[in-house]
Amino acid sequence: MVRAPFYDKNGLKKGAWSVEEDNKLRAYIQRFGHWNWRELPKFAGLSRCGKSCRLRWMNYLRPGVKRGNYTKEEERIIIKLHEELGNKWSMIAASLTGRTDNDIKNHWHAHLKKCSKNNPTISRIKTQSKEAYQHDADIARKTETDNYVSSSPPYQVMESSQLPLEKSSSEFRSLSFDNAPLFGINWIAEDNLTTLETPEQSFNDFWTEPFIMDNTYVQNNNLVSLAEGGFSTSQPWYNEGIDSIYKAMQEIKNYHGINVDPYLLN
DNA sequence: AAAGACGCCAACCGCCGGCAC
DNA sequence: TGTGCCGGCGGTTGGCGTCTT
Repeated sequence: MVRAPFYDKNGLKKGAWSVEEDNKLRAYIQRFGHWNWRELPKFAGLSRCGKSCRLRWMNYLRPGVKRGNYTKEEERIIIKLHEELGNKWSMIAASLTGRTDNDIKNHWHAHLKKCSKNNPTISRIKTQSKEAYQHDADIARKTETDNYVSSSPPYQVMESSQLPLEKSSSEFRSLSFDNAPLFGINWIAEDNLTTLETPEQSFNDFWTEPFIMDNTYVQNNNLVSLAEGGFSTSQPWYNEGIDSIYKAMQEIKNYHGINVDPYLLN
């Protein structure tokens, strides 16, 4: 289904992502946010380019991402918006909660494109879409003042269970590298980055348990390293921005009274 | 049962716009 | 104003799974 993993001439890994890589990326972004995609893989302990990390996060690991199982309503919206916008997949995705541009693009080429030419059902959907659009717009206007979600585009397909995720996502996005490791960040319980719970469980815990400092993150009274192997001063990227990490760890130590792994601070 | 064709989708690639300097 | 960096976008590809012959 996906490209076999391989390393390019720069030593960067390409192709399919392993579970271990997913866990490293997820764990890092959950803690520190994506402050700089280009630098992120170095600090997360990944041999990937920043673009690859960003794509993996946005299309697969990001909280609230839905994949497959398109509803008729979603397909109707995609068809309608494609009529209006063309191949503006990101704009179409913005109107469908939890759907990514890549996923919508794939779904269009795999299912809707050909169906829109031949399938009478889709044709019927098309003819209905004008009425439905008007109906949706009316509903959107009606509920616009009720809650923040209704400020989304009129095509929004709502799932109540996702609302907190969406809100949290925007909040989460605002985290910066400078403040994230310090105060008010969620610290997910993790005994081992490579043996995380399922993404769903992980994200549910993450987003529904705000502002919890979980001490299981601290093992043997020491902070575990970010990724397996942790930071090493021998690594060539160590000095690039490591001051920020050093300061952050010092803050953690001072504020929480945690002994930070000397391996990290030496 | 085997082989070729096709479908599907995760991931890559190149380009573009915004921004800082 | 020019240049470089970065994030984001859309087109394309690789390859596994399924279908067809």
